[in-house]
Amino acid sequence: MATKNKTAASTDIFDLIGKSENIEQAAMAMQAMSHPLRIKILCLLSSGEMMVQEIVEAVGTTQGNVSQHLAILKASAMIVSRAEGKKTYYWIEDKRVVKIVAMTRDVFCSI
Amino acid sequence: MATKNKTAASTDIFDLIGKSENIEQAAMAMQAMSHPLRIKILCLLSSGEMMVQEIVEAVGTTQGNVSQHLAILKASAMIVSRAEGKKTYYWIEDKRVVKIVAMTRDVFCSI
DNA sequence: AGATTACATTAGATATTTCTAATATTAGCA
DNA sequence: TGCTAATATTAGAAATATCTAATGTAATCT
Repeated sequence: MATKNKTAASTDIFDLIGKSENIEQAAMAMQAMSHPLRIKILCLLSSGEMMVQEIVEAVGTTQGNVSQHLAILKASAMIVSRAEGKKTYYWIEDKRVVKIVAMTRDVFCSI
Repeated sequence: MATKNKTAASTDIFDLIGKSENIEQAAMAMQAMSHPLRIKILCLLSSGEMMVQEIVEAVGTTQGNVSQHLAILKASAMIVSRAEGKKTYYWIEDKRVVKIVAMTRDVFCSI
């Protein structure tokens, strides 16, 4: 095993090893982000809150399907929501979520 | 749509929207990281290269299963490998992969 | 050559995810 | 109150992912 080498940027990655709860939670978060439609929704919400109908129009699928994906993102604390009359607004509270998506894109997208 | 606001840290998240290829690639990368065993492997490899048998001992599953997960990580360019006689060493080339995992843990792991 | 070690691959069973299509709920309006 | 709009939920089919257990392959050793 190599020596530890803590950076200021984030909690040490080594802390994850052996803590199965953390491993599980990290995997679940990744899983929540691992669908094209959900990535698309996160990209849309990176510029601010949106109501469901706006998201439906932007992503091009059914309302029911969008609601399902929003529920998955919300269940993993990726997004939050607020009801206003008949409408529901969704947004990203923690902007680090946007950063994770952006970094992933930087590393893995060639074009 | 809001105004663009480029940061120095990473390519603009807005560039993702509308580029379905990028969306797909980002989702595939997330998917590759979305399994507890694969997160564990990435954590192990964050301290340097390891051969398969070492990984098998560290994660506690069968050799065949580890090879399957290594193949998934490799197929998504998350890790690379080098054969040396009978042994195969795996490692993370791009340390940003480690950063993505660490950030995800920071944001979504409570304990 | 034959045996062993290290790893990769495969097939099939099981579990999970996703979509579709329909229905439920709730708020506001006529 | 009855109707419509906005969203959520559900059930079941189809697709995908995962594990197990077995087998394949290639390098090394005796």
